[in-house]
Amino acid sequence: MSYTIKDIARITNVSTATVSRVINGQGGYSKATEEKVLHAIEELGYRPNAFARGLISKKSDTVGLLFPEVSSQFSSKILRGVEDAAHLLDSSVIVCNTASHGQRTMKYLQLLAEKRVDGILFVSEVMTEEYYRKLESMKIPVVLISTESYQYPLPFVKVDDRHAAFTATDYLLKMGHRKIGMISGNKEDAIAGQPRIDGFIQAMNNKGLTVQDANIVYSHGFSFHDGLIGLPKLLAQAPDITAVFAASDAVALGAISAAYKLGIKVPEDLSIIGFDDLPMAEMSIPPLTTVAQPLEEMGRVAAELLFSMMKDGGKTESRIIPHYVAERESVKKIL
Amino acid sequence: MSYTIKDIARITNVSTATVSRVINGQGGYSKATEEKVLHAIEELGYRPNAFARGLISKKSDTVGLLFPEVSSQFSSKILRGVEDAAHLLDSSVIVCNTASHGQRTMKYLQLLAEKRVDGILFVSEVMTEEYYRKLESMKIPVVLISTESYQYPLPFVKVDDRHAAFTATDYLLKMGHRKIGMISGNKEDAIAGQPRIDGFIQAMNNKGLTVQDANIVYSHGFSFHDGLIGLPKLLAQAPDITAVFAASDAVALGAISAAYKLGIKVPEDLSIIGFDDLPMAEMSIPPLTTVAQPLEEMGRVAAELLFSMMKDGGKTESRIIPHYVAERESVKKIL
DNA sequence: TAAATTTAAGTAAACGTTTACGCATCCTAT
DNA sequence: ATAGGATGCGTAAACGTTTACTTAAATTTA
Repeated sequence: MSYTIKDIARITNVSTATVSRVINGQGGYSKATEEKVLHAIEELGYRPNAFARGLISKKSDTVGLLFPEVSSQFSSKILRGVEDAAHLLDSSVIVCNTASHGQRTMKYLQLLAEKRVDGILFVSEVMTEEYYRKLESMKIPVVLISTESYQYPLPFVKVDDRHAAFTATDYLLKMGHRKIGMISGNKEDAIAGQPRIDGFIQAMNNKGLTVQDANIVYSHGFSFHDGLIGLPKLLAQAPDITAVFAASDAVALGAISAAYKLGIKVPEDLSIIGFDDLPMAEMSIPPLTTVAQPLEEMGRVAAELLFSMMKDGGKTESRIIPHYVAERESVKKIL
Repeated sequence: MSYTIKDIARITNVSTATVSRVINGQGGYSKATEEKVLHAIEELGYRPNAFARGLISKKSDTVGLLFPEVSSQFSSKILRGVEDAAHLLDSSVIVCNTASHGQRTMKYLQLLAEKRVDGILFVSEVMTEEYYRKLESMKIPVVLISTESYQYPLPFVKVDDRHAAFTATDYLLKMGHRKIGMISGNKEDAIAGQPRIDGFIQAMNNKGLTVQDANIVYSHGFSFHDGLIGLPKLLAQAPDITAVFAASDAVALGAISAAYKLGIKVPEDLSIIGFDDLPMAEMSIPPLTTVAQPLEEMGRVAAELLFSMMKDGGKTESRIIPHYVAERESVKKIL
């Protein structure tokens, strides 16, 4: 096996207590002893055992990060931010792919509980009572990312979806559009669904425009495919629209592809604005104008919140992260 | 704090040894005792402490996964596969974003060593002597993903880059193209650079065609931007080409965007084939034909290899994962 | 029925740290 | 010269499990 503190103690003729003190820089030893010990550690390549440390300190220097789907651009941006913040504080992150599956999620929570993670970050998932109870029993800080809970008092980090949808729609209005449609994603989604629809309607109303039912199509989710089939449907319902607000970038790209197939030019014939600002937004043709969620920053902020809760033990306030319009070329100004 | 095995023992009037045996299903207790213990565990919501377990078993049920860049579609697909395989074996994965930075990588290895991870997965990075020595001192299995080492005997999981490049080029040839250019990515990259160039040249030669210097442009990396500036450059050098092989999907999408700006239609005027088959490949206009690396599967296979090495202690053989052409619409058949 | 075996448990050491407590030794101030 | 406080360090318990060794009781075997 590898060396232990006892080996170092034996070799340097001091007690394990002293070695421990030197390792942790706690003072209470002479310069000479310090050097002797440090030298031996270097020599043997000794590394403290996190198990033994954790047993005493009750800390793992590890946090758990749960995603419904790890392999999406959305998730990976957040992961990047979390990882970055964690790394700065010498903490590690364990990622879990819940696949939005209750049983699987519970199993992960169980696992994270056994591993005594110091905190948990919960991304884009609805908080069920089962999860919450488990989380509570773990007695560790939790912060929600890109989701929030109305039932349970958990701090969250997200953009204001309704407001951001308002901003997106308002951008279209400012560019002169009046007949605007929306491909809304999943209406049942309490976070990214209804609020974005509300923001859309509010922006329209705000300009004295009413929104017909025909101007919104609801899809199954927020995917490329949803945009692909959503646009033709929208166009059938509301043929005279000049612009569409897509509830996600993936939906927007799907819509652009559909438009292309229909011989509709973006933005000449139809303007499209997305939501998210994923890396793929700038790779499309034309590059997608979209309302940006700073995902990486959200990850970072959430992690920082989590760490501060670990330290102060207490509660934190939630954070609404500012969104903004990433202006590119998929929206045309009209008269 | 939370409950311990001692609490369970006290409550059920048995020894901690018996509780431990019940928890691990090792037998040596009566049905009545088992029920009593299990019931108490359920009642209190007791969960074993992974620190204490690890101290004895010397296992953490955790693996480390190192990426140069976690937030790329490439990485996240691999992560998905790894996570999946790990989950099946009740193991967790700690992700580390090395940013291709030596010092940062070493710090991670240090951290993973202290946490006593059971194995390490190293993605897309060149293995330096420093890393290797550290890895060796940890005495745990390591497998490389999408990279390999000529210097050190580490098992790897990857596609055959040269062969895949051959396949991509050959596909273009089969579609009738003869004047073919390549945007090669970073030539210095020993894995994704020169081998893909070699495969390209080999396929051309195989058909009796020689490759002019002018038919290849070398870029800095494998990014969208590299494709964006690479295509005009290639076209300047070799104006008569009818097809291009891009060394990555990102490069291919960049090239498509550049073509669009130049008023060149894909695939009517110019065919483009990519490399990777990332999710974005099917979202482009036109959908990108590309030679696919099954990244998720690679992650899964690598993790399985790692786990089998943990169990058998021994060496494993490397795996060359089969690639294939994902045929979409960016390549036109010509006469 | 006595011996042998099996079953169901308990005792205590070990894993590798940290830390409360204790004890010399040395210095400083009176 | 001596009380008092630093300074430098050691001893041993504690953290929560697992497991090698025991042991007593129950069961089987001869």
